[in-house]
Amino acid sequence: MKRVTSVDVARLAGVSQSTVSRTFSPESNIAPATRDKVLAAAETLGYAPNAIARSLITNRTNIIGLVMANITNPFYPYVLERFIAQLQQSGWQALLFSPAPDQDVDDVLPLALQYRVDGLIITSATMSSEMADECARQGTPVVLFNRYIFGANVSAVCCDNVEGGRMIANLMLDAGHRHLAYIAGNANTSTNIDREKGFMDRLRERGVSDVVRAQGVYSYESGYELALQLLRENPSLDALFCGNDIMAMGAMDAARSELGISIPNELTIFGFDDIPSAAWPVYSLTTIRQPVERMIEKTLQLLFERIEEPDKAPVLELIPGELVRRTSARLERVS
Amino acid sequence: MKRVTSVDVARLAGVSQSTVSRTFSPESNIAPATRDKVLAAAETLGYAPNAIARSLITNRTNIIGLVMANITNPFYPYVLERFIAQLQQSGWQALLFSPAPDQDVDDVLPLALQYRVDGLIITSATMSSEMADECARQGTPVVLFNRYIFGANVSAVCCDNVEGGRMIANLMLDAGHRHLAYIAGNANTSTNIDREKGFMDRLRERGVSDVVRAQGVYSYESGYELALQLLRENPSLDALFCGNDIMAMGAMDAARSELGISIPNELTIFGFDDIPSAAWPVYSLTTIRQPVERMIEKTLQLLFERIEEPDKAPVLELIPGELVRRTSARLERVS
DNA sequence: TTGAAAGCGATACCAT
DNA sequence: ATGGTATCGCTTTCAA
Repeated sequence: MKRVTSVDVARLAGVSQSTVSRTFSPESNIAPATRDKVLAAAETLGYAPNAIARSLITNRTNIIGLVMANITNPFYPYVLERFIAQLQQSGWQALLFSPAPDQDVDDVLPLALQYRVDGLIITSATMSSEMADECARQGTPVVLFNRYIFGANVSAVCCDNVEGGRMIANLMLDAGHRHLAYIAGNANTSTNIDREKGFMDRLRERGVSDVVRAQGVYSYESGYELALQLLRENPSLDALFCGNDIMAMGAMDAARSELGISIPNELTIFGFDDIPSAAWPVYSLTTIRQPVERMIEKTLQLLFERIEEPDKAPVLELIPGELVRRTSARLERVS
Repeated sequence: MKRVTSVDVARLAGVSQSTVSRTFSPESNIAPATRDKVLAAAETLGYAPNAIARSLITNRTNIIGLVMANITNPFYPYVLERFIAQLQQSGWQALLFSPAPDQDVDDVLPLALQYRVDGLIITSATMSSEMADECARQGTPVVLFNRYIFGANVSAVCCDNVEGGRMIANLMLDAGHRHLAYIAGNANTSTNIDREKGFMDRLRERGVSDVVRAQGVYSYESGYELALQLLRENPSLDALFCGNDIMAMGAMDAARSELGISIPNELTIFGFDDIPSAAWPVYSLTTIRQPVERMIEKTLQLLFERIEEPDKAPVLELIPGELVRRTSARLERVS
């Protein structure tokens, strides 16, 4: 029941405690014979180095703090899984934080800092620039995933949501759609702001300014309700862009099963994200895929670089989304 | 850039380092005046106690290791979110592990133990009983969530999957269904084994033994494919139980959109779990709800009890599922 | 290559 | 109520 320490192993192996430590540090010089002796002793005692004690002296915990606010948004479980997998594979641990609905990222970060995480990844949420400065002061690099702050001390990796919105505007107009609508996700999120901005700006550039709009949140239910309402009030709508896939799925279900609208013949629907269920045959949703793998890879690269070199300047990395053509949108003009 | 320690605060406040420590320990006796003085100094320096150093001496990290293998199974994001929220609220941190597809839980546990987590929660995965013994030896309590091991040194909290399967068998027979099928989830999981056993045993008890069966995995695609195959080969099937909701949703889509089968008129479908999408109007899936909140509460209770009292005997807690009546299943006899 | 000893940043015990 | 000191389990000089 008493936990075995390097001193116990040293005693059994007949070496000094320093030598035990060296055995478990890949870098150190140690005679293979002594090493084996120590490993054998460690094995019989069931010894493994105490990572906490190690952290105290090395000033490195090998822990990355991961802050994720929207775990139940279907886009994020995969993101989370990939982050964890990549971190584990590179020998890092993940301390997971999820701010409660009434909490800010700023509320949970002090905890992460108390545990002396070596770096922080914050997904789909922002922090105050005061907090960013505090992290910088403590030498804890931060990378935002799918959010950014201008002029603050943090790097960020984002899908190019503006360009995604523009693509959809172009596709709709090119296909000859004329009565367009947008159902917005959570109003204060940069993903929604950027997608909407790209979409609306591009439409305006091409001379279209009367777009029906509804304000929702990123959920199936919200997409369902708002689509129902919008389509009832505007029977002539022929193309609908939803802030993300799960909203688009709700909108499709509302249109088809409540209103008997045929998709894409009578109504074109676009989503955003490319979550797994977007590919289900019943939805077959045309959408902009967020290149999750590349975004994660880039996030970790930026973070690791800044762990090695804390003064490296922050960077904003925009990664283009990719159109996934399925069948929920008519992309050709009807002749 | 140099990190501020209690010594710095002590110097600024004009007190001893011990006093600084006491200021941040709720239990200790300290004069309100000195406390305020220290807090002020800490504030100006931006000091917060180093949790790593504290852990080293208290022998408590306040970290719970959470092992979750199937984050992308739609049942789990909510479970994860609730666990994190509850842990945070009680002042704990969560170190998250997700074994890679080619990894066992046993492979990631040593890491968790090196970080001296105060307890371990393992969801939907088992561990060897050797590993269980190792945790016990180190005094690290373990609670399994939705799995159990007989005779090992671990507590477990499970939905009563056997009884859930029995309920569905009864409901099917009571409604007069005669041509029954089961589509199994991952073969080696205790959830599938128990659900299937309960279902099949009860059918046999009531004299039904010719049940069509297909072996799948817990995914939408698997449910879709297998339902398609089963229904093509057995056009007379009138009731189908799927190992979980996401499979049932795949099965519904296959039946309706590929085969034009009307649900529940021509085919009754049951799922298991009650994930959020089971309530979507287009599915309206009749299912057995896993009482997630109660299961999580119980899991944490057992864990915390054993952190306080490591020698407390392991316990297996079975929590009954609850029938959620929606419209994918005909539950009354046709007259 | 190995051992002795200092130190990481706290807590906790023992005096005062 | 406060301060001094040992201690937690390691890593890392420094000598030998």
